[in-house]
Amino acid sequence: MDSSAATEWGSVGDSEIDLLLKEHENRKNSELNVNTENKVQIASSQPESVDATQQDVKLESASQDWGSMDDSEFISFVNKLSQNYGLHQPVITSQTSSDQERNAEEDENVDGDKNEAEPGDLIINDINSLDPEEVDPGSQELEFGDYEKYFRHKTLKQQQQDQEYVEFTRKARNLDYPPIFQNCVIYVNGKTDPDVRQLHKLIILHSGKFIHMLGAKGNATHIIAENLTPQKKLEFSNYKVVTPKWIVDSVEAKKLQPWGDYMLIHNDYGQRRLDFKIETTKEQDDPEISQLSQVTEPDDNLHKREDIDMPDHMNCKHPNFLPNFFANSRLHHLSSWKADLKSRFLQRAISTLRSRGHNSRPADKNVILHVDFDCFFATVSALTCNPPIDINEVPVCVTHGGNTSDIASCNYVARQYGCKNGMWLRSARRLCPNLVCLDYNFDEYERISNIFYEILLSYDIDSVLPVSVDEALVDISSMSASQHPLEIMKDIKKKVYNATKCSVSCGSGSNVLLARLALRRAKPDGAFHVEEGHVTDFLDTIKFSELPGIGPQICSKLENEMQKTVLMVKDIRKIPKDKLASIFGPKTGATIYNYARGLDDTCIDIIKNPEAFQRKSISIDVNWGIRFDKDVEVEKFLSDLAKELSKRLANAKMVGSSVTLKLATRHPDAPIDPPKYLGMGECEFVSKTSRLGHFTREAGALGNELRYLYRMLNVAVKELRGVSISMNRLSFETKKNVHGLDADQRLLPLNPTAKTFDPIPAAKSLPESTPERKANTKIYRIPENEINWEVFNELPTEIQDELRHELGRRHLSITGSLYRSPKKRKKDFFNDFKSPTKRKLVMDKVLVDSNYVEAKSRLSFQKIPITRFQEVLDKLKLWFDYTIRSDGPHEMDLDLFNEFMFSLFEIGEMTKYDSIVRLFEEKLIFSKSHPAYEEWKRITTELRTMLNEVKYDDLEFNY
DNA sequence: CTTTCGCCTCAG
DNA sequence: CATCGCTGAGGCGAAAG
Repeated sequence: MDSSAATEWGSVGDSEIDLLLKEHENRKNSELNVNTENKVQIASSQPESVDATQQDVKLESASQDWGSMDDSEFISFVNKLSQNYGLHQPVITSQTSSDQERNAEEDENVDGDKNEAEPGDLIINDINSLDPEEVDPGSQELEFGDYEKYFRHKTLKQQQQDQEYVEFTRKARNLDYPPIFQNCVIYVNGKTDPDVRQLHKLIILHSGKFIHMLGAKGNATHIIAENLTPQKKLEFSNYKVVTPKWIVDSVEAKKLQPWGDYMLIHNDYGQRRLDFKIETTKEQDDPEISQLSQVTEPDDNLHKREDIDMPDHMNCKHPNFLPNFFANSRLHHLSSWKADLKSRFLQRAISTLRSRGHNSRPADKNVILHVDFDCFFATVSALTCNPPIDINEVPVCVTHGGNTSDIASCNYVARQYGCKNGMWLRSARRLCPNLVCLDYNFDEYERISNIFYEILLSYDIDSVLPVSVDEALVDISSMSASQHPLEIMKDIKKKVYNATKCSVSCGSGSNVLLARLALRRAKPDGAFHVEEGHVTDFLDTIKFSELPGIGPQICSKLENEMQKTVLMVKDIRKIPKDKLASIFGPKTGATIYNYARGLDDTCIDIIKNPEAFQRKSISIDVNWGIRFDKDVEVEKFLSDLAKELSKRLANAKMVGSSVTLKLATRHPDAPIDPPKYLGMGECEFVSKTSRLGHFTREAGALGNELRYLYRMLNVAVKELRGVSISMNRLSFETKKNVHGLDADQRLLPLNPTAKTFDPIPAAKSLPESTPERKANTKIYRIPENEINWEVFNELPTEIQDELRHELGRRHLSITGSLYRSPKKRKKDFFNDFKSPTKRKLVMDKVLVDSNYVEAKSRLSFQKIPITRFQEVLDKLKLWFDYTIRSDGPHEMDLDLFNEFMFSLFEIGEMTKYDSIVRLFEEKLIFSKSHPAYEEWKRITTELRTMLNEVKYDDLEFNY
């Protein structure tokens, strides 16, 4: 799309007629909200229905709070604010033409996401018979939001304009256009060539139906796109997604071309290893469409075409990236196996505790056993080869296979050449040219592991603590009263080998430390017991770095401190306790001090302290394949992560009340492309945590919060190399803690005619939120804007912070910034933000200067500030319970409640809004027989509808 | 003073 | 071709309250 054509609705047809069409098109432009001039102050490019005077009045009254402004008001307000700070340029201006395409595309995406209407609303079959003013359906029923009405109206108007245009053009050109696209309902997504306006024109002139918004699935018959984000690819996987060429060729041939020749999404990707199929473009059941497809479907053609715009390699933009990544990541498998094992053994411990009471055993003489497979992955993979490989002869390793691919595990033959686990394949091949690479076989590892644990449990042991899929700590104190630990270990080794043909090594001692160290001595394929009297002798042979919990960092720190290159445990023993504590802190210091003496009081008995073995966090880390270009892509990715996190929480039957986002960005000195393929390289890390105020695991709410945190962290998109999210402050799901639902809620005697709700104190400064007002906010959202970062950066940081939040909330573009280097930005931003004194000062200034107060802190409900949200929920619960049993809520109460809900909406407290809606939804399920059921259902449905229309993300129930 | 938050470290 | 650098626990120091 070149910039001169950008201002024209279309330039496909004869040039002399274009002049004739110009007036008509200009009108279209303003209605389609297309900015025809660059460098125009946003505030002055208002769509017709908000006139200038009206807006000025609004601006004055709204200056106390921007939550209720529509976007143009907001932008004007911000610019005015910048003047107050002595800045003479606007903060937000219209964009330059070069940015227009990009923003237009982003806006398109946002539109498609957020503005989906109900199925059936968008497509009106007989355009001529419709008069939008009369047809506006159901408006009297919609007290809330009125989004339906708005969308219907908008769609009707657009269809009508299309019709007008077609008639006008046909008349003007005296031409007939073949009805090529009859029965086609077409949606154009993103940037295309020819651009959306030209395609629009071609489609409607040839009897097609063009839709501006993608409704529920099934509405559109075709989607035109050249580039799709991964998320869009998934969303559109049930549509016929074709390139614009399909339109152009069809028009040229005056005949509908087979869509299969132009399809954009192919399904021959991502199935290399596992069955992660991308859904193929499916046939739809609509009779109209199947009729159409009979003509247009040469199925044999589908697989011949090449991918047009799929990323030619797997990275985070690929629709199947996450499942694929997790399916192939060894570290992911290790972590999830460990979590599963831990919870399984915790459950087991709790139930055995119940069934047989606490078992007493000799506490004086402990024997701990540490069992571990020898090069587990390598051994198992070698055994499952066809024919099996003799790992005692052939050097093997398990790896994905590539120069910079990690070696997950290598056998002892390979280790003799110097190969090590974690080494890159390239280095290992240099050491051992004959190295044989084996594939991962995660299923088999799991199977062997199960056998292993079954064997361990078949012994009369005191407790088992899983360390890993192939490794466990076992308390054999009772058994070793009658049997020497070495005999027990030999027996275990034999049993495991017979069952799996894999060798395990065993180490034992009087505590976990000694057992671990003994195991190291036993490897490979051996058993070693540290006798009571030989602890010090044994320890003297151990290096400091070999102690468990002592990694490279701690080791080198102490080496520097002691001016020695290799530290032995006996060297450590000479260091006084407080010196260690001063170097490493009290805890770590004490641990090291004790370890040097062979002391370790780590308890592996789950029963003794089940709390300690409960999960305290659930997280997802992706630090491979992260390469983004746009914030939108990151936000999509965060949504996907939120869904995955939600799934994992559900799996663990847990909910959480605190989310953390951690981002890794390329270190300024590190190369753009790190040595490892799609790796993260050297990175800087930032993280931010958000308290949710209530327990949840709802994917949409988590997604919102994560996107907010993402904006707060304010990193440069292209520098992102890793994304981690984590849910903390976990609790098991119960009816009570999830949404404040309590089935045994007693009915309290309230007077239904009394005002249930006090006026919200903030109500005066929060201008009224009428449905029209909300609709306006939606309609006149102005996509083309750009932040002038020079000016922006001059604003007080507190204002900057709020602005970022607000811009994000409004889905206004904050990309394309003239960003400063991550390091500098981070420093400025956080230093200012973190300092309490400075923050206070800024806030005072703001209060004086602009009368801006943080809406969040002001909002209360029945005099309960929303910060005490649980109490608000309790209050609402009472209100619901009482009124549903009588005549329903009092009108005045409902007004006040609606106002409160709008306020939540306006300050972006979507999580809380959602919690309230769901509280009602869940209560409704048990209230079918109550008199006011229907009324409450209607109220709840409207609340939910409004939420869905704004659709920050899918807020579907995820349980 | 205690609690919370961000960040680091380790293991497999 | 590449490649799948996860994840939970615990500790420390600074800041928040």
